[in-house]
Amino acid sequence: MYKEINKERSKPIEKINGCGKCSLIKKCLPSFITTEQLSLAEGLISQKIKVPRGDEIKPIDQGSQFLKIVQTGFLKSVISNKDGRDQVLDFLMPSDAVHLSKDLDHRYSFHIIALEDSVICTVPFDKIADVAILDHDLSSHFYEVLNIEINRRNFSMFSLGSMKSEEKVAYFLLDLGTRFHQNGFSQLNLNFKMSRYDIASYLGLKHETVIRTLSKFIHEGLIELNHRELKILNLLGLQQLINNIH
Amino acid sequence: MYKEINKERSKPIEKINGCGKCSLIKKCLPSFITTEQLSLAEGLISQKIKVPRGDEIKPIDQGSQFLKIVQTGFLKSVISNKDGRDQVLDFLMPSDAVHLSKDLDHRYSFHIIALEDSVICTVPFDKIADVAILDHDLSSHFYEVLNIEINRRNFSMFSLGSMKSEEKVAYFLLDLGTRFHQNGFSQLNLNFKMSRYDIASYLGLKHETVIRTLSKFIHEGLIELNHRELKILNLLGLQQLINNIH
DNA sequence: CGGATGCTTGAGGTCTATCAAAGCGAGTGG
DNA sequence: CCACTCGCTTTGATAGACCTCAAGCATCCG
Repeated sequence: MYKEINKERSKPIEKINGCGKCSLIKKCLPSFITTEQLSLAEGLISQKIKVPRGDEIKPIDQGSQFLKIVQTGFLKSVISNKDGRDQVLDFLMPSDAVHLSKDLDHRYSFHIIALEDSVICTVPFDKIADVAILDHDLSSHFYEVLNIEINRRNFSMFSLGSMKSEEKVAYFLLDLGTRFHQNGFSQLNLNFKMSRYDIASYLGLKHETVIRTLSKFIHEGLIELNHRELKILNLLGLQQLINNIH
Repeated sequence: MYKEINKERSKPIEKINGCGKCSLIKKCLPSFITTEQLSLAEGLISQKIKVPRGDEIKPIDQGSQFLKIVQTGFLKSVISNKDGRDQVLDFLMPSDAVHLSKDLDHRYSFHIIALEDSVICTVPFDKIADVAILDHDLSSHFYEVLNIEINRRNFSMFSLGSMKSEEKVAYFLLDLGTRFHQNGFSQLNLNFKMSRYDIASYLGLKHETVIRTLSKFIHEGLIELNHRELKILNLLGLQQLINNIH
């Protein structure tokens, strides 16, 4: 069972802003957006929720249906069942959609936990529909955000279901690097926010296996690692691990 | 690599219908729908695509963004990469959304293949937006359809990542039974449309392991099985396999 | 009817989990 | 500020689950 999270801490809510002022706009809204559309987006009232490290996002506003997007920070989404097993489903970075399940089986529960101080942007579906009245492109973009979520899961399932441990770890490093890169960070110098346990769960392995595989990569000169700072030394080598085996 | 699919066969397109006439309406549209909303749904122009057994759904209409829902039949969705590995992501039954990935990595490809003659209902997102102008409930329902897709994948990832082979197979049988039941079929008498290979891929196992596990279940009196007809004899027993271990 | 595909079972090997123990680091309280 | 704790990390030894390879049989389809 997941260790106790500090549920007590307050979750201050910032003042309400229009999306047009948000620095994420290039990722969160479509690239082809025009000035007119941008002014529509201004009308998209978004609420920003601060989530301190270790806190969980509560499904408070579940009923009224919000689309939630990570603005800053790093989080993990976890599904757990009553007998104490849990599985990390995803790691969330800025511009990722946050999917809070609504009607889960009562034997399972779903959590989103901040691995560092984070800010979540929430947009009510109602408002999206209002904008959709005036602009179809913008509307289908928000569908697209959900499609990206589905796609990410498809790849995760591919990895979980068909890869061996070495391939999984290599895939994880490369994927994380790509996503960091998309957020303006280095693709090769990765700063882990998550524990080895989290990585193992995400990949469907045990943490010892993850550690042993990383150690193997170090000995083979593929990576450098100390604490939670990882440096990819041989990008091609890692890619070949995934693609060239069998 | 997935065996050759008959890509040549024609995919006749039926005459255009409004959703209000569709027998799936109770599943596909929200349960709280009113007569007024129903008449809006009538205006939702849907195109029905016939997909013969063995055929693949082509991403022909990708660009213009369609929401696709299975009306009748049974299909599988598969992701495969260039070195010949593939992974069954999901099995699709009536009322399930069909997610055709748009921008996949060029090293991967994505297929939806009919395991029996099927009919797919396609609704352009544009039209959904039009209806959304008039009714917010209906609009958020279509978001909800995508959310259900995400949820299904969350559970699959839980199974792929944290279960042992026996649990996976039990989970698969129970889940399939539940979904059959939701479509008006028996929860206990399952008629497999997919091969043992498909099941194995879906669960991240080898087909021999699936067969051995099923054989074990037979010897333990949990199920009866011949060919692709499976009968669940001890529902509780299967449920306990998943929940009570450890 | 014959070939191809799918299903089943066995034997043996490999990979990953399990169990155990020690080192390290961040955070806490004295 | 230091000692202490607790959780995270790492490595080793062992066990067991699942895969791999192989062979025979059943079934489907042209």
